[in-house]
Amino acid sequence: MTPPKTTMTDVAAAAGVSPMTVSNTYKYPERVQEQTRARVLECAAELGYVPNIAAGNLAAGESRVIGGTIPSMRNSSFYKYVLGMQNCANAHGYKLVLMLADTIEQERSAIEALIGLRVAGLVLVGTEHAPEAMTLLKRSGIPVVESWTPAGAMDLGVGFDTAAATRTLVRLLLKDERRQRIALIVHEGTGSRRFLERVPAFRAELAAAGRKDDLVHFAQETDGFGAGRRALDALLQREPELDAVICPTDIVAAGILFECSRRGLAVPDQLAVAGWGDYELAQEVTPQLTTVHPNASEMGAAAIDLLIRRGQGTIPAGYSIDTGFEILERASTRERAHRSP
Amino acid sequence: MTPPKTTMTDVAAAAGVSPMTVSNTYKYPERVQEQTRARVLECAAELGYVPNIAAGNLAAGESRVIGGTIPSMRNSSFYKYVLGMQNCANAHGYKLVLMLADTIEQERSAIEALIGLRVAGLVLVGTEHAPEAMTLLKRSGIPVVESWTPAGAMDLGVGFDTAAATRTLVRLLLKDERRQRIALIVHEGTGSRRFLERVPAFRAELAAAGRKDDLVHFAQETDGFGAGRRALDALLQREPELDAVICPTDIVAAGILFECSRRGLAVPDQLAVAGWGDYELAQEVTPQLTTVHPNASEMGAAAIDLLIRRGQGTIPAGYSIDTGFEILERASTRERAHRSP
DNA sequence: CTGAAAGCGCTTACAG
DNA sequence: CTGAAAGCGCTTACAG
Repeated sequence: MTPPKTTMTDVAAAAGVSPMTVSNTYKYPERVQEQTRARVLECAAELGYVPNIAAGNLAAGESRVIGGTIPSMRNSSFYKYVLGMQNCANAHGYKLVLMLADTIEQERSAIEALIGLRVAGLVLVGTEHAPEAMTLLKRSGIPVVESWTPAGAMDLGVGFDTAAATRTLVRLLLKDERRQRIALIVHEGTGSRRFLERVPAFRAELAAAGRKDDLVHFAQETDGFGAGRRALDALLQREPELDAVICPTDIVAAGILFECSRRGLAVPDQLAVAGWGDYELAQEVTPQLTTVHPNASEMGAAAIDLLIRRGQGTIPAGYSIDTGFEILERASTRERAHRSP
Repeated sequence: MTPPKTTMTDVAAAAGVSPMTVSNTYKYPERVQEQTRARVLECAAELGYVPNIAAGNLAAGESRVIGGTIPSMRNSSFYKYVLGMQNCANAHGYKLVLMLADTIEQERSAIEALIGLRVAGLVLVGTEHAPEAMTLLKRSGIPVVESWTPAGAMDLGVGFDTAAATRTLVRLLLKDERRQRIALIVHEGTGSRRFLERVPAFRAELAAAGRKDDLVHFAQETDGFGAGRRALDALLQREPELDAVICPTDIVAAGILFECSRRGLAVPDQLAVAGWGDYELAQEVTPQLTTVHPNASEMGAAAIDLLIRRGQGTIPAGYSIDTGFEILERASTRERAHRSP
């Protein structure tokens, strides 16, 4: 049943050299004679030999595999981020293995598995983790970078200033004198810490402008169009005069857009809607969504870069990178073209 | 710089037992005395010990890690599938590690890395792979299941009958006498084999009904709203009388819906639009999309299940499972409620 | 119930 | 440029 896994010794025998030479052929090609190398490679190909990375890591005491956790694949929010990670990792000769972590507990389990695999480093999303996971992480000494979070990383960090993005969004809305009652929707509950950071920024900016800052809606749901629908409903009940809303994601914003069209609420005339994340969807809905572009690809690349340099000792713990953001102003929050007569 | 990784020997020393006993504590708890076990676990926790899975696999000659490749995270199409895989894997004491494979070459690289990691099995999407990857796969003897494909798997397979789904969709459209010019959109190019399977089924069903079957559009783009927009454009130029279209994904279908609303084309009155994949988006757009529900979660679970049972020798190579599909008929293809007067 | 011995597939120094 | 020796952290039989 168990198939004959070709080993380095098999290749060595076939090529008439010692295992060492086979090893060198892969790791230090320059150390072995052109001819010998060619013969080894040929035999390896013929036997379908794939070096046992795990065994190699064990012997060498190092690894070229980086582990990452993704909170969810429910939408495309992490698509470019993961691509950025993978491209950067590959460019440096590393492999990226991913584990899904839809809940804090799943993340703990993923972290444990990845540590068990002795990856070279770990990229996590956010700063909210199971306490046992934090302990393990610290004890293991494995470099870890936390992404999508502007501050508070345990080791390395990469992200953008979500508070600043929130403030910019509020100011953008305040430029339009029609926006008197502005709401903020965030998620609440485990795993939503990185959303909650937006709340104080939202309140501060409104307070600074002398506006009421009481319209914060804490959604129980993590994401989804339905969350938008229900949040809008709840907000309108609290405040029928609601005229602007900042959403936790573009999906939620799109859900609100869809619901507005069902209710006959005009966007942006009666209600301005801002999204978050610059999903592909954002420029496809009507009206197109104003949103926060997170430079996700750069963030992913920066995370891997940090990790690798940290592994080389080039970078101290506590280091973090701000990959910035951009506010994309589109029709869903557009000011009136011509002022009222 | 390199942190002190706690090893089994360290734990053994701390607990005053031999490494063997520590090993047994984890793998065969019943073999070690309650008291001893407790002490070992305590010391392990205190030292932040995480067993080196890689070393364990090497020694035991087996692995509890399953590898999977995902063609893309660009949209949510694989969300439930991956969840299904992960849940099933965890339920059986296995871990699932994922690698992104946006292209055939990336998939080859991922497969090589996963084989290098000596995973217990591999789950791939589709039957289209780099030839070198196929060779490696066969040589390695690692069980592999190919998913999202009804047939043609190299080892194990899981999927549903896409040809049958296509035919059902065509028949559904043909029930409505307004649908005279029906089009099919598919992707073309590397990695799109599983889309192309729909073409002959589409043609056959139309031919059987005595209809013209000339409206197949081969999109160069893999996915995305824009692909829908452009495909619609191209199709309308070829056939101004176009009155129904079957899309490769719900995203493409939504793109067409959005474009229709821009052009003032009424759906479903002037154009029926069918999607594929039952994404969350499908029931959020207006009108709601008729689509193919792929039982993705079941498919993912079945894939893992097959793999594990195959590893146990319970299942022969060549075995495959049909996880079925369901056609969800919604407003985007709805027949007229009351026939014309 | 507990442990000393050998080995998984590879790599690191170190000789030739 | 090539190779014999020791060891990475664990597990498998096998004794006690």
